[in-house]
Amino acid sequence: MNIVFMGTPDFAVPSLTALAESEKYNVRAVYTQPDKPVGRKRILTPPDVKVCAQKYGIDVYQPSTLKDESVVEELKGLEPDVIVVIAYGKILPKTVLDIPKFGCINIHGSLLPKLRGAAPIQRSVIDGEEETGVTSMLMDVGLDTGDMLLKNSVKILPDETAGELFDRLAPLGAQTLLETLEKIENGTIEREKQNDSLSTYAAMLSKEECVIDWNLSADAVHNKVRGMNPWPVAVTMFKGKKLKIYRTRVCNRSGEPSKVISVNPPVVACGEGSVELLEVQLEGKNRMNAADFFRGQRIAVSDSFSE
RNA sequence: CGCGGAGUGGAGCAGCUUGGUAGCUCGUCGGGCUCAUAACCCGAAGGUCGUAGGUUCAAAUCCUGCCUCCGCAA
Repeated sequence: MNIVFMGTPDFAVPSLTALAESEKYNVRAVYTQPDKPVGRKRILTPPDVKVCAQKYGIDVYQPSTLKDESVVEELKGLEPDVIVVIAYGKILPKTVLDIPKFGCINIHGSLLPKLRGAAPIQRSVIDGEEETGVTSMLMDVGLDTGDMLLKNSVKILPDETAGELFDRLAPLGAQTLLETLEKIENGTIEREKQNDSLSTYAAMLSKEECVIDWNLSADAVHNKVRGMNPWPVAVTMFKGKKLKIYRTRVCNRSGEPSKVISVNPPVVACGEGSVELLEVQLEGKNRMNAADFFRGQRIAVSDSFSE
């Protein structure tokens, strides 16, 4: 079975690895985003999927758009039976969707039709969901609106971060992909239309959203902190500087929102309940234990994290 | 040359402006108190102040180069 793989970040790597190591599938090519300058030094960095593809000696294509006729022709020339798309980061035009015999299969990080869009995993955590999963679907021109094929669900743990959930869903995505391809090949796959009225949208995370509103409940604050970890990370203000908050734990003591109600352990009051700070990072400083941060900054009870 | 912060015993910080004895909160080790403790009391160990030069009678502190870490922006 000829496969063309399209994906970009680490989330797609386990799936590509699974295909590359399988005897049954011939990965003709990998499409991924162009290398991008990363970090302060603007070092040109290849996407994780590219690194993985090169390890297996698979040809890598990095077109800036799939709309060019030459790109479409090139794809046709690879004669894919199926195109597998995982977090590629580009819209596939109809001309591309129509190329493979079995269509384009997408692995999405939610239980569709819930959380269509760019950040389903983070949103599931921020929303305080207790369950999520991955869905394979047959892509159409809409945004994650294609017919569903297979689903696998997982429980979201109470203190799990989006990053940790990512790490569990990525292999599950690979497994779901293999199951889906298997069923496509032997003709036992079943399609299920999405119920649009039940759909929700998982918008990309924005900078403004990172700021913690201490008037919200402890649960809401905690969910935001873990949903924003490892990126873009929830923040609050401390003495005019930005303080990133990586990890928290819900406590039931309460007090005036945004104020410190305990120094050891470090606990900040929310609108309802409070959260213990576990790991933080002040602007210009390294990441550290919240207890160390409190000690070094000489933070006292009733100090505030609002400005 | 994008803007900015920071490197001080094991951890987090102060000291630097105005050079002159290495400080604070913890941790560690020993001892004490206690039914007990992450609590309290007493004592101890542990630092060529990122690095290389320079200025000076004298540099953590002033000047210059370099290395490393981090926030913003992309």
